[in-house]
Amino acid sequence: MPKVVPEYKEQARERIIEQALKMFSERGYHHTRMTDIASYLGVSKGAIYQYFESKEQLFIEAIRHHGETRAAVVQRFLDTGSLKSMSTGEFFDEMLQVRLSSIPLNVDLFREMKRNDVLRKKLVEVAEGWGRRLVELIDQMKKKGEVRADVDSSSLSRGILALRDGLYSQLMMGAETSEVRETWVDVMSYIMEVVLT
Amino acid sequence: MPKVVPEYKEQARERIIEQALKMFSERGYHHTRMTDIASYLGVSKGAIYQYFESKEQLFIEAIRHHGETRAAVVQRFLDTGSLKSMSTGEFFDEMLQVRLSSIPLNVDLFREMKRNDVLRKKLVEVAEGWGRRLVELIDQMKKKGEVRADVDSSSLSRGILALRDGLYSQLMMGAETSEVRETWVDVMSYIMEVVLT
Amino acid sequence: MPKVVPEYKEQARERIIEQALKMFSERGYHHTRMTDIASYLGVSKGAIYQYFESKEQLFIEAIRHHGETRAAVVQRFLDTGSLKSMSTGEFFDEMLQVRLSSIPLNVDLFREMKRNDVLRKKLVEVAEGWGRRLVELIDQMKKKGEVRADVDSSSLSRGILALRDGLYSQLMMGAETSEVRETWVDVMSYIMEVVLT
Amino acid sequence: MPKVVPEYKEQARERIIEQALKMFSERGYHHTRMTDIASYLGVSKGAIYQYFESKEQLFIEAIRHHGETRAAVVQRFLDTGSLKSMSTGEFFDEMLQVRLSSIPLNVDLFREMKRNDVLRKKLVEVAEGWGRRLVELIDQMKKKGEVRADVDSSSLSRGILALRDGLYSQLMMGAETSEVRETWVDVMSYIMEVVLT
DNA sequence: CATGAATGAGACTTCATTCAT
DNA sequence: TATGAATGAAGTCTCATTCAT
Repeated sequence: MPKVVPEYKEQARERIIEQALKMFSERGYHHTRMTDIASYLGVSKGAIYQYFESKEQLFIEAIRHHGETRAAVVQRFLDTGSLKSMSTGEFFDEMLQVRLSSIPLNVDLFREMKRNDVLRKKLVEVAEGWGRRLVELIDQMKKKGEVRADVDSSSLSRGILALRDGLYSQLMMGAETSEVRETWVDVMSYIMEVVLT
Repeated sequence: MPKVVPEYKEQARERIIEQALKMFSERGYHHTRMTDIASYLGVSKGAIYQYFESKEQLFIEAIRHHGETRAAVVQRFLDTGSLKSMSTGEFFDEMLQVRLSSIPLNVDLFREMKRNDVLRKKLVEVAEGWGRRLVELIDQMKKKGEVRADVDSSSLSRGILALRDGLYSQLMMGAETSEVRETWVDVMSYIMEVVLT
Repeated sequence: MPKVVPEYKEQARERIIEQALKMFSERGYHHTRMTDIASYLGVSKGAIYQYFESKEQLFIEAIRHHGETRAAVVQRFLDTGSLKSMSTGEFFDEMLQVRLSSIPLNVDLFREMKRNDVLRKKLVEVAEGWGRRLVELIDQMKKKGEVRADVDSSSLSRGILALRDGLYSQLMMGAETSEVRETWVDVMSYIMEVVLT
Repeated sequence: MPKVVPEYKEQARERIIEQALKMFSERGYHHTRMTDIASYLGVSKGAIYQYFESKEQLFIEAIRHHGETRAAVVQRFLDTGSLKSMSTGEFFDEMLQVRLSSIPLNVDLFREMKRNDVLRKKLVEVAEGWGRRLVELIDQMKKKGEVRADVDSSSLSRGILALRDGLYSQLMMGAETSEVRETWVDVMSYIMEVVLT
C-alpha cells in the first residue's frame, strides 16, 4: 500500500496532477477513470479525493499546471528576443517534452468550457497569454527593424501557434517525431526567410 | 412524429449521419447522446438502431461521410494543379463549410482508435490520403519547375496541413473567423513566396 | 420483468411514489436505497430515473403526494364544522391509514430542508396549511358560540396537531395501536370537555 | 491541537458524547460525520475511536447519556408529587434545555433499531421508563383523590408525553418557542382542569 | 496516545442498448 | 417498422474505519 504522499502533501498533489495530466492527454477526459489514475499511482480512488474535490477539479488543476510548465519553456525562448530561436529543432524538442498531447487536452477543455465558467476563463487566459507574448516579441523586433514592417504581428503570431498545434496534433495521430520536427524547422525557416529583414 | 424514412432508406441513413456528424463535431463523442441525435431528428432512439448497430458504428459512418465530403472540396483545388489556389481566402472559406470542427472529431477519433481497429484503419487511411495527394501535387509542381527543387515535398505538405488544422483548432477555441482566415492567407503567402519559383 | 407502467405513465409515477413513500416513512430517507425501491417494485433502478431525476426529487414528490392525500382525509372531518368529529376513534383510524409514520418523514424532511429550498417551502406550506385550516374551524366555532371565547385558537390548534404527531411517533416506536387510539380519544375528550361550550 | 483528554479519560469521553449528542440531534445521524464531530472538538478522528469503537456505539452512548440527563430533570418535577408542576412554562423550559431535538434523535434511533438489538433494548427501556414513572405518579394522585378515579392513568400519561413530543417536533420544524410554550401551558391546563379533582 | 492520509465498500446516477407492443 | 420504457453495466463520489508514523 504505497502512499500518495512520499513526504509532503504538496508533493502528493503534484504527483496526482502529473499522472492525471498524462492520462487526460493520452486518453482524453472521458476515457480516463478516476480508478485508472489511482491505480497507476498505486493508490485508492478515495486518496485522490482528499486532494481534489472532483474529477473536473482535478482536470482544471492539471490544465493550470500544464499551462505554467509550458510558460517557463516558451518564455525562455521568447527571452532571447529573437524569433529565430523558436525556429529550431531544439525549441521543438523542448516544447515536446512539456506540451506533449496538449491539443487533445485543449479539445476536451473546449468541450468542458461550455459547462464550466472557471475552466473557460482559465483556458482563454492561458491561450491568449501565448498569443500576446508572441505578438509583443514580433512588435519589438519590428521596432528594431529585424522584422519587416508590413508583417501583421498578430497574424504571424497566430500562424506560428497554429503550425505548432497542428504539428502536435499530427504527433498525436501517430506521425513520426523526426518528420514532424523537420517540418517545424523547414516551414519556420520558410516563414522566417520572408518576414525577417 | 416524422419517420426516419421520408421515402428511401438511403436518405434516412444520410439524414441520421448528417445530424450525428453535426452533433459529434459540436459536442464531441461523449457529450452526444443517442437520445439527443434522435430527438433532434424528431425520431425515436430505436429508429437509429435500425440503420446503425451501435453508437460507435454511427460515429465511424459519420467520419467516413465527413472524409468523403471534404475530399471533394480539396480535390477541386488540387485539380487546379497549383498550390496558389489553396493559399486563398476562398479555399479557406470552402474548407470551413465542410471541415468545421473536424479537429475535435479527429481527436475523438484518435481516442476511439485505441479500442477500435476498423476505426483506426479508416482514420489513418483518410489522414494519409490528404498528405499523399498534396505530396503528389507538390512533386508534380517541382517537375514543372514551379516549386523549388530543394523543397521537401513531404515536409511542406505536412506543414500546410498542420497550419490548416491548427487554425481550425483556434476557430474551435473561439477565435474570430476573419482573423483566422487572414492568418491563413498571410502565412500561406509567406510560404509560397519562398517555395514557389 | 414486470413493467413499471401497467398501462399509463401517470400510473407508473404514482406506483413509484407510493412505494417510495412507504419505504421512506418506514426506513427513513437514508436507509432507503434506490435499489430497494426498485426491487420492491420489481423494476430496475434505471426505470425510476425516467420518472424522477434524483432520489431527492422523488422524496419531494412523495411528500407532496402524501400531503395531498392527507389533506383529503382531514378536510372531510373539518368539513363537518365540528371539532368533535376529530375527537373520535374513526378520525384517528382514517388518519392512521394515510399518515402512517409521517413523523419520521417530517424529520427527514427537516434535515433535508437545511440544504433544499424547494423542499423547505413545500414543507412549511403543507405544515402551515394544516394549522391554518384548524384555526379557521376553531374561530368559526367560537363565532357560533360552540367554543369558549377565551380559548386561544392558535394554541388549541397547535396542541391538537402536536398530540396527533406525538401519538403517531409513539406508534412508530412500537406502541400498541389500540392503546394509542384510546389515548387520542381520551385526551381529546378531556380537551373538548373544557373548550366546547 | 488540544488533546481529547484535558485531564481524565472519563472527561474526554463525556466531552465527545456531549458534542456528538448535540450534532446528532441537530443534523441527524447520517448528516453527522465523524470528521465533523472531531473537528468541532478540535481533535482527530482517530482520537474518537479510542473511546468508542464505532459511530454507532458513540450514538448509543449519546442516547444513554441523553436519557440520564433528562431523567434528572423530569424526576425533579415528578418528585413534587403533582402533575400541576408539569403544566407550567418552567417545566417546559427546563425540558427544552435538555431535550432539545430529541424527537429526531428518537426517530434516528428507531431507524437503527431495526438493525441493532442493543440499541432497541436501550431505547424501549428509556421510553417505557418515562411512561411508567408518569403512570405511577398519576396512580398515586388517584389514590390521594387528587386525580379523578375514572381517568385511565396509562392513557393520560401517554397523552402528556405525546403532547410534549409533538410540540418539540414543532419546535424542530421552526415554530416559535414562545408560542409552543404557550400551547403546552394552555393545553395542559385544559387537561388538568378535567382530570384533577 | 494522537494524527490524518489512505482505504474500499457502497450509494447515486447516466446512458447505450434491447424489446414488447 | 417505430416507439420509448426498461435494463444494467459502469463511473463518480462519500465517509466510516484503519494504521503507519
